[in-house]
Amino acid sequence: MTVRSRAKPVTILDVAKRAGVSAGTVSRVLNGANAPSETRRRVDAAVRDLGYVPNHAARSLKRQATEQIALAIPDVANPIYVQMATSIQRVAAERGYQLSLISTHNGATDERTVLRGLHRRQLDGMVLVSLRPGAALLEQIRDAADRLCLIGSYPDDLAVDAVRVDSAAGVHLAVGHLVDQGRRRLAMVNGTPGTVPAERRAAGFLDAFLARGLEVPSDRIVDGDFTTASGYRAVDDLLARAPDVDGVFCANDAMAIGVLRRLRERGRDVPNDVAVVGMDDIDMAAMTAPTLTSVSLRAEERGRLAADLLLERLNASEPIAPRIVNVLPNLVIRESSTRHTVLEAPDA
Amino acid sequence: MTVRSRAKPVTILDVAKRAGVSAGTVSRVLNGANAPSETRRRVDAAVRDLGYVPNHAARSLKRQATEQIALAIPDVANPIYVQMATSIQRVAAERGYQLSLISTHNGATDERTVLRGLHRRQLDGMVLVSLRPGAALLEQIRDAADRLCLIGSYPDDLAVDAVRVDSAAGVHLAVGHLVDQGRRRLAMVNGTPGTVPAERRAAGFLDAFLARGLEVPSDRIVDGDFTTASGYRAVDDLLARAPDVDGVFCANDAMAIGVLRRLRERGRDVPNDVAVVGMDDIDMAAMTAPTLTSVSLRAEERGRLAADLLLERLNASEPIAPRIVNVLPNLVIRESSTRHTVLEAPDA
DNA sequence: CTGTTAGCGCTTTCAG
DNA sequence: CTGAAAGCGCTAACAG
Repeated sequence: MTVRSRAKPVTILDVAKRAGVSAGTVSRVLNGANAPSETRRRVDAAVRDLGYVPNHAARSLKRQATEQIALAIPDVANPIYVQMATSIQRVAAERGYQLSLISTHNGATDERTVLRGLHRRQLDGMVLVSLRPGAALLEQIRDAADRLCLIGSYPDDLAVDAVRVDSAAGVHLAVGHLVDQGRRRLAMVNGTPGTVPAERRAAGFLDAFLARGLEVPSDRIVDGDFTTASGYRAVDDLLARAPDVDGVFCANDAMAIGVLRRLRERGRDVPNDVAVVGMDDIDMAAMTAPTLTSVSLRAEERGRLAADLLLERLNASEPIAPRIVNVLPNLVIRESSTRHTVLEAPDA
Repeated sequence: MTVRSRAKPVTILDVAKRAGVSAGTVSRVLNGANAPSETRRRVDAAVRDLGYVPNHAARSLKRQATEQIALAIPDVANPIYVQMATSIQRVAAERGYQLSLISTHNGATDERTVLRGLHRRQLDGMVLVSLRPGAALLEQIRDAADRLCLIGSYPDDLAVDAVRVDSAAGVHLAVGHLVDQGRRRLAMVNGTPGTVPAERRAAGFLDAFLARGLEVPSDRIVDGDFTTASGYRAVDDLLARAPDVDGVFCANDAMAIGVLRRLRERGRDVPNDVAVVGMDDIDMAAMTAPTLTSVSLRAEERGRLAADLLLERLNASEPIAPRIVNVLPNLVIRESSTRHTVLEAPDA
C-alpha cells in the first residue's frame, strides 16, 4: 500500500526494473496477456511492492481511448435525470467504463462546451439530453454522431442513435384519466417555453381534447420552468385565469409538487376540489400528501437503453447505422387524482 | 466547424503546418503567451479552418495535471449531495477545473476504487464525503493528503484538509426547539447504523436531554438508512415502541419526508399529534405538507469551502499545512413542529 | 519572438 | 514468450 505522495509517481519502468523484465512485459501482464506464472508472479509482486498505478493519460494517449463516457443533462437537481444517471452508470460499470455527469444548466452552458470533452478525446462517448437543441448544437451532434447517443426528440434526419419516449401519448393517458374521473375544467402547468418537451406536452394536452371531441382549453395552459418553485408560482396564475379549475396536468412531477403545495395554501383540496396529475413518476411522487398520480416516462429504462446503444457503437468494429428506440409511457394512479382517497404503500 | 469524425483527428502539427509556424508556436499562442498579432491571427485561422481541438490526454501527460477534480459522495439520489455538488462545480468552473461526480453507493464501492482516479493521475484532486471511513480508506487518504479535501468528520490526527459541521449542535437545536414547543415524549429516526453521522446525531440527541436534565430516551431511537423509504418504514417501529410519541427528530430530511407520509397514513396529525424535525434543510422541506422544520447543515457552504481549500492546495507552490474549517448549523422552523399552522412562502 | 528538441508513461509492433 | 524501439500529441527548455 505504499503510494508516493507529491514526489515522483512510480512508472511502469520502475516496475519492470524491480521485476527484472521489460516494460513491455509488464504492460502485457497487466493487460491480461498470457504469460508464464513465474513472470506473472514477479510482476505482480513488483506492482504491489511499489504501489504502482498505471497513468491514465499515457494509456489514453497511446490507445486513443479513455474508457470514459459522460451523461450531459439539463439539471442535476431534477431527480428524473439522476434516475437516468443511475441506470447508465450501472451499464457503464459493467462494461468497464467510468461515467461522469455534466450539467448543462438548462442550456445556459455554451453548447460548444458540452461536447468539448468529446472533441478533446477526453471522453470516448456521451449520452446527451438537450431540452432545446439549436442549430449549432445539431451541427456538433452530426460531427460526433459516431460517439453519441441522444435521449429525447431530435429531427428525424439527424442520423444519430436516439432513445425516445412518446410524451404526447403520456399526456393523453393523463387527460383521459382526468376525464374518466369526471373532471371537465382542466388546465395545464407547462415546462420551460421553447423547449421541445414543453411544446410536445402542450400539443399533446390540446390534442387529447380534440381527440375526444371536447372543448379545447387553449387558454388554460400556464408556463413554468420544470422546477418545483415554478409550479408553486404557476398556481396563482392558474387560479386567476381559471378559478373553476377541477383538474391540473403538470408537465413534470417537480412542478406538480409545487402545485400541490400552493393549491393547499390557496385552500383548494386535492383531490376533492382539484385533481393533479404529474409526469415522470419520480420516487417522491409516492411520498407527497396526497400521493401524486403521474405518467411514468421510464427514465431508468431510457437510460439503460441509451447506454446500451452507445457502448455497442463504441465497441463495434464496423460502422453501425443509426438506431432509434422508442419507449412507451404508462400511468401510475395515486391519491391526487382520485376522489376517494385510499392510502397506499410507497413504491420503494 | 469542420470536425473530423472517425478518421484521424487534427493535431497541433497540422495546425502548425497550415499556419506556417512551428508546433511550439501554436502551443504558445493557444496557451495565451504573447505573440505578434500576425502570428496569432494565422494560428487562430488555421485552428478554425481545421477544427482543431487539443488532445486532452497528450496535454495531461506532458503537464502532469488534468484540470479535473471529482466529488465522491455516498448517494447521488440524496439532494444534499447534489447541493454540495452545485457549489463545488461553480467554484471549479471559475478556476478552470472540470468537476465529475462519483457515487460510492453508501460505501458499497470498494474503497480503493474511489481514489483510483486520483492515483491514476486522472484527477488532480478530490473532495471526498465518506459516511464510514474504514482503516483501509484512511490509509489511502493519508497517501493522497496533498490532493484531497474531506467533508465530514475524520480522526483528528489525519492531517488532511477538512470541512466539518457540528451536527451534534444541530441536534441540540432541534431538541431544544421541540422541548420549547412543549413536546416531552420525543423519539429519533436515525440514519444508517455504524456511519459517523448517524452515531454523532444519536449521541447529540441523547446528550441534549442530559444537558437539560431531562430523562434520556435511549430506547426511543430507531434506525433508518438515510433514504425516504427507510423513514417511511421506521414509523411503524417507532409507534410500536413509543405509541405516545409527540415529537420526532429525523437524522435527515429524506427520512423525515417518509416519516411525515407514514405518520399521516397511521392517523397521526403532524404537527398537532406529533411534531417532526428533519436535518439538512433540502429544498423539498419547504414543499411538503406540512412544510418541514429542519436543521440546516449548510451543504452549499461546505461545498464551496471544500472546493476553495482543495483548489488552493492544488495551486500552491509550496506545501500547505492541513486546515480544518468548521461550519455551524442553524434551525429553520416551519409547520411540522409548530402547533398553530402558519403557511409560508417557499424558499426558492 | 520562434524553431528545435526532448521527453511525459504507456502500448505495440517487430524481431528474436 | 519477451526485449527493444518507436511513437501517441503535446509542452517546455534551450538556443538562436
